[in-house]
Amino acid sequence: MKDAYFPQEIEKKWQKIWEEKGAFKTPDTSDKPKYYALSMFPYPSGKLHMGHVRNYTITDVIARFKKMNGYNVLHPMGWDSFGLPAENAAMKHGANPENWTDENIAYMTKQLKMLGLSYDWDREVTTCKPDYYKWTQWLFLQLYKKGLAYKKEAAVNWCEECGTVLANEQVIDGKCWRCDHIVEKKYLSQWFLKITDYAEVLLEDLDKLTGWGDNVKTMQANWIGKSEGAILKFKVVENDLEVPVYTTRPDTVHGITYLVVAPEYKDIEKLTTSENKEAVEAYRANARKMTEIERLSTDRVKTGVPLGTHCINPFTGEKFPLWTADYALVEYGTGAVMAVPAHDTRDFDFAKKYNLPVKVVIQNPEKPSDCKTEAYTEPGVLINSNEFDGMDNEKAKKAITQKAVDGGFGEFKTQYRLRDWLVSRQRYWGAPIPVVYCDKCGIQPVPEEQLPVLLPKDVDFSVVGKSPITTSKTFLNTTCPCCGGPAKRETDTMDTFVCSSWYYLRYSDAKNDKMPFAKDKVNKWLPVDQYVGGIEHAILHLLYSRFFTKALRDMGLLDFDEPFKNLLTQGMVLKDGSKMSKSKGNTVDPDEIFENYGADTARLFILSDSPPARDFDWSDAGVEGCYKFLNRVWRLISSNAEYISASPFTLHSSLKKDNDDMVRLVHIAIKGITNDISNDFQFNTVISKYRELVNAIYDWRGKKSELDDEDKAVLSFAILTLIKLMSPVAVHLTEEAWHDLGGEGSIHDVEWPKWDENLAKASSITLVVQINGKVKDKIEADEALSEDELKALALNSEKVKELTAGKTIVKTIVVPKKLVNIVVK
RNA sequence: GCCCUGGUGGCGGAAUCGGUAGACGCGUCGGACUUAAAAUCCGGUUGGAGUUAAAUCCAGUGCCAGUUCAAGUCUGGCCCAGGGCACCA
Repeated sequence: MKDAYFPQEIEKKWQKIWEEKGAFKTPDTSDKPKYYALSMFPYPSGKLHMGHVRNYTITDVIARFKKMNGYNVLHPMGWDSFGLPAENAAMKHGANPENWTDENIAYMTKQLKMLGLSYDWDREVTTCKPDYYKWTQWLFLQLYKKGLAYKKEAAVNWCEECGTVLANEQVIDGKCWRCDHIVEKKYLSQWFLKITDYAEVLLEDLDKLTGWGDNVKTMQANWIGKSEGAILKFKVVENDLEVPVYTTRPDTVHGITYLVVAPEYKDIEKLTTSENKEAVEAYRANARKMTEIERLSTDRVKTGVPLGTHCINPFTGEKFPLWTADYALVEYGTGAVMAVPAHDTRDFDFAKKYNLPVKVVIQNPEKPSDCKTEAYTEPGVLINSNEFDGMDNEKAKKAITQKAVDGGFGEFKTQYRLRDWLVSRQRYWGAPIPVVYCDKCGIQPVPEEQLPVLLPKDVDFSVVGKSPITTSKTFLNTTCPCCGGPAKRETDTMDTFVCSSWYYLRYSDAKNDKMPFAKDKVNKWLPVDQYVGGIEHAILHLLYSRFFTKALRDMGLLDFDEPFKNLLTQGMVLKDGSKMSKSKGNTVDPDEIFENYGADTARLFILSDSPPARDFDWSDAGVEGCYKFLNRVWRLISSNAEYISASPFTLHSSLKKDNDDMVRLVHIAIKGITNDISNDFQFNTVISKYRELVNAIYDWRGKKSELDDEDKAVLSFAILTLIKLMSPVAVHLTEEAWHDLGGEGSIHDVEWPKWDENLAKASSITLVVQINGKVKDKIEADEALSEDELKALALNSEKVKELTAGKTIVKTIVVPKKLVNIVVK
């Protein structure tokens, strides 16, 4: 074994051998239980960044640990390779998105291999390849047949910078998720997936996801935004129309003093009197001009104009005016709101501004409020509400809605904030939506046997203001599958999030050319046992994937209802306190780390300083420290190589004291490391335990000038166990050491070490002696001592005698094997 | 405004059930080796008091109360930071 550690040499050597041997191929059939470890697949942007390194290292260590513990592990990788950056790069460099993407994939694949990741590359999926997107299209057609994909004209989010529409989930604070450009509303005919059909079950099943963090689950729950209330209908005085409103506060219905409809409300013109027409039109025109951000700003002063018409409150017979105001949103509920200024802060502000009456109908009997200065929104008891007076307001919600139901002017209603998922994009680099338009037959799905609908190659990427795909001369015109007449192809492509909503299923059967995946295989491997990725997908990808899984289950394509059993959302990689980014210039190139220190150092460091879920601050000194540690490990092994035997050996039951202590430390390390990995993947403490064990072996070894047979056996046991324990992290170093010491096969095929519970503790205990709860003494004691003996031992301590002299011992608490607390007065 | 997560030395962070607060590392200070440096090895490093040196004592896990023999850990009430949602009726 070489004296010095040359990571670059070792790493290249073993990567080549593993690849040639197919070391990480996963058989579909095995006696072992399955384990599916998955990282969120990357967008092939060009080069790996440290966030990727962190993500993939975490999953790789999990996969290797599970494999050593007897599982048949599926650990695949692929590419989320459709999307706008490829198209932008093509426009900028005159290249073509496909070549740009292929080159990036090739480079990043090389980097992933340099990191020593244990992927089964035979299962690689690339979403922009026809053998994959054929099935994305096929799944779209199945959704279409089920009525879950539909086209409709709607107010949609438009990003001028990206030249395409966006899903609600892709609008962050009124801006485009990708380019930060302000998002506008446009009326366009677009394709949607009916995720709202699954709103309730997507919400309910969050409870099943015990392996997910509460942060992600609440984010999803908030996004789905369930609320329970009622639809109440109000007759218009001036004509025979009715205005329905959605409310969660039917208990306040007797306090209505006006009613608001959104400026875009469908019947608004019919609800406007001729005298008010001009003012209303002006108000609506102004609302149209405002951006979403302006309109949704909560600190803006509320404005509105009266329509001139009135409604009747069926509960009181009172007549109240109709207004339009932009604080009512057309897309939520019915687009109309009953206003109760006394019990809603927004209505209150509005009523104060326009001098509308405030009528109190809920009161806290202990502290009645007259609602002169602010709305009372707390629970209470009804007043001024006829037969409901004195009723608790929660009870009244039901009772009043029931009265509306009985009277035919209302109903119970559950409302969700979640909207249908807009999936069409006016871009080239995506999976074409497989439909054609025929003048005679209308929208026609492309027959399944004609899939895939291939992306055309004859396109001009330099066009502005329209999708490059529309410049193709070969793509647009086709024949109608129904009548055989001339027809036009859909030129929109699918949101990349459609492609990524099912890729984890494809890994189970990546080469299937008859189906997206075989049912038995997908049922065998799924759900994913451990999914690892960034928190930024808490809503987008994770919600869409859950929806896809449920929809596919309802189509009978698979038999489980949640795709990801356990989810680990890893923190960001920071440098100097902020997220690594090109614009800030605080990035670290993984290639440089591989070159200067090797992949094992990179892997060790990225796991070492913070628990996986927390943000990780990159420091050059930290990398250096990890590199030094691996050198220290290497020296420990190489300088003792001549005494180490990889052949099986037995440790006698009665060892010399120092050898017994050493063996115990090894067992303690096995137990601690195993538990730390099993319990939430606390790799940072795993690594501190590697260091403790290495330090302990050095100490033990440093006290011996010559080694007898027993010493050699203990040394072999300690070193070989260390190598096994470190093998999931320092994958190359441990393989080289294992090989040099004469170990059989690959270190990555050996069994994970087991500990003996009797040995995984020190030979004696340290008895902590407290007086009134404060530590006063520590005594080495035999573990076998009884409670009484421990008590006697503590009371005999010189310190205790001194400190209790002249005082009364009130009582003594003994915690077996640990502690004695003496309470004195 | 509502929801989630977190708050421990100079820094990253440890601390199964309530039972030795600060593991391990970074940084730093001192020492060994060396002509010198690097590398390596050894030791100190929460604050304060104390001592020639020690021993030793006191305080201490965001703040204020509480439960307990015992609280970083449990309960109640706050404060701060990060993230999510938000004129959603």
